[in-house]
Amino acid sequence: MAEKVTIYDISKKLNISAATVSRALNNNPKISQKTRELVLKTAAKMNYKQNRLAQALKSGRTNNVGVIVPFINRSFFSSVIRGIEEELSPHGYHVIICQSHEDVDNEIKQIDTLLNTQVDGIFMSVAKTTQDTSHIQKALAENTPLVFFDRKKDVPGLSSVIIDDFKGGYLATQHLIKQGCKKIAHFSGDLSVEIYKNRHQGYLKALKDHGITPLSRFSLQVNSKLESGISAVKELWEFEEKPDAIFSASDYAALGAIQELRKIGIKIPKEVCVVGFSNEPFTKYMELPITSVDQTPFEMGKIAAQVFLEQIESQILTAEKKVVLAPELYIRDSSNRNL
Amino acid sequence: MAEKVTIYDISKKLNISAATVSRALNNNPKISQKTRELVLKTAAKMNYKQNRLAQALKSGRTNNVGVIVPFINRSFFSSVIRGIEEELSPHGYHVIICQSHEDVDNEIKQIDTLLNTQVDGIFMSVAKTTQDTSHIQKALAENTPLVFFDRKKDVPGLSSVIIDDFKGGYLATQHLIKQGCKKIAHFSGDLSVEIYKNRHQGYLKALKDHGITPLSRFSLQVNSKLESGISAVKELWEFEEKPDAIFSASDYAALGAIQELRKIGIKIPKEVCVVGFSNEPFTKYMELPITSVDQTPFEMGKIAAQVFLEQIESQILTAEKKVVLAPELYIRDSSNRNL
DNA sequence: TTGTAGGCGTTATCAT
DNA sequence: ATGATAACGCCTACAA
Repeated sequence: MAEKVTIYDISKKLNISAATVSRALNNNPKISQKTRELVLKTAAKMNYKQNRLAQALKSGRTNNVGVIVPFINRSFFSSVIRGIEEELSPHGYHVIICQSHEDVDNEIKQIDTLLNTQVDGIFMSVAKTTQDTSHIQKALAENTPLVFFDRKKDVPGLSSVIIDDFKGGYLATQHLIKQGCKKIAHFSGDLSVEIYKNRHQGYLKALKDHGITPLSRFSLQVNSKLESGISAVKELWEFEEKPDAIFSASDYAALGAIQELRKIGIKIPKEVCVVGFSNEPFTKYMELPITSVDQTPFEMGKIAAQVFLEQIESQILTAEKKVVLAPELYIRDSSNRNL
Repeated sequence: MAEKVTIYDISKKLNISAATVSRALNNNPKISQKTRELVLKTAAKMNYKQNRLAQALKSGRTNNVGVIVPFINRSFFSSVIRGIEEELSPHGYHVIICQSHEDVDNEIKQIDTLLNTQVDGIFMSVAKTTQDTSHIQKALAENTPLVFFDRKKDVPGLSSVIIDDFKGGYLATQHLIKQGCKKIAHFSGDLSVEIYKNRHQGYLKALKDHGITPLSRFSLQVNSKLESGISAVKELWEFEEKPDAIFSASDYAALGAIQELRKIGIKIPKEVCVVGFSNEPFTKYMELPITSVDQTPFEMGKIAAQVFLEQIESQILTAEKKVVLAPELYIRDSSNRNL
């Protein structure tokens, strides 16, 4: 059982003061080369390790950051977290993960405990239902930098890294138009959520730019579930005029749509093209791989981390920086008629 | 900018000593009911928050635990982490995540920095190449409980939560035999890794128990990649005598196998049955859903956390507990001939 | 029941 | 260049 060795142990052994030891350890210029080397050598020999807790108490900096996501085991979020971890770890930070379970109350608690444990920064993707931002402003009030990713709120002084969802919606729809589709349906998420609204707007704009008048009946609200895509297709196919393409804001709903379409004997992509959103891992593994819009989660995490580091280093914790990443369309068989 | 309020601020305001305040806050019995209530009320009014850092420095307990996994964005690992987080969070713990990138050197560093930041416990799934365990024993030496999950090492005094990989291999193979398969091939992982060795043993035992003599040519070592499954099938199909089933220790290799089999016109499951391992999300989404062995990662995380909590509460940090969970076979179309 | 004092390990300020 | 001392905020013997 290794007894903890402190700077006092070193100072005693060397008959110098603890302050000197501390200086040697911290590259303080006010110390002779000789003493420094001696201290460093004996510290190593005694297997001395700085006590990060004492350091943190003294300095107020813990070298920990917190990440709050709805659920950590969603492919998108875990990839963002990986990006954050890999960018921050070389700088000596540890990443604490928290889940909101898509619930504002949890979000509030998580922010509270994170601030209480004195994290040096917080990264978060807000819950879908979050409206009020007072809990988020607490971070600002305590001078803890907070960076949003993907799902943000507009809070003055806070930075965000998101993708251009409008562009994602535009790209997907434009691609479908290029495949010759003219009657393009859209499965949107909850339109009160910014990202879904933007995807929808992008869809509408692409139609408009190509002289296609959107049919309001063709915009259906679904949740991110396979079943939701199935029932949406059923609903659409009740009418005489059927779509020749579906752009779904969710890969799961897109998959459900594909299953249902095949079930009723419709050829994909010949009769109907389908495009999803998020580039979930499964989309590329299907026998009929699904075209999807990639949100570059890994990049997003890395960049969010960089924004944080810049703020820390520049000391300007309230430097509101808005990064918008370009989404990437992965064209696969479900919408590719040029095979 | 909220100034931090300490127990001294409260003590001054109330004209009592900081010690009394501390006692009131900590439910110390040696204090009058009246004082306690007064303190509690003013603390709340002044918006007092305990400084966890000071507390940690004093007590040596941080209420942080570390989790080391190869990669955090693998479905299996992120689900285990979710289990750990959800079990520990109600007990006031925060979860720090670290990645080893399947590299022992990183593992060593991660353990070092985790111990250095004084985590109260460590959870880990070792890298595939890890042989030497001296870095792991450090945790033991510093009295920090360490719990393995899924990929363990046998270190006296350390606990582990794993699934019964032998049984998983047995179940999968037995299922294939029940489907009428007699020439069952196995795609194994690196057999020097315990979990893969056990799955292989389970496969062999099931064959033996049903009077089938294993063909050594039918055991191929693959890595967990789609391409690996493709080439394994190519290799198998070069011979005159073809298998009528494949049990793959990896879902990805199973998927590759399926793709290749279909390509050469083989009907699944009629001519060849395929079973994978891990129950990756994509397996159930395929047009031909893939039978797979589920490792119950979420449960695994929760139980690992419980093992940790027991050790902490019982003060017996070296209570070597070995939990073995039962794997679950999810039978799907890729191996189900009774449709 | 309450107060005093010391210490957890470090760093920063002020002397020397 | 080095040493003494205080302080970060809390907890806990020990004393009163």
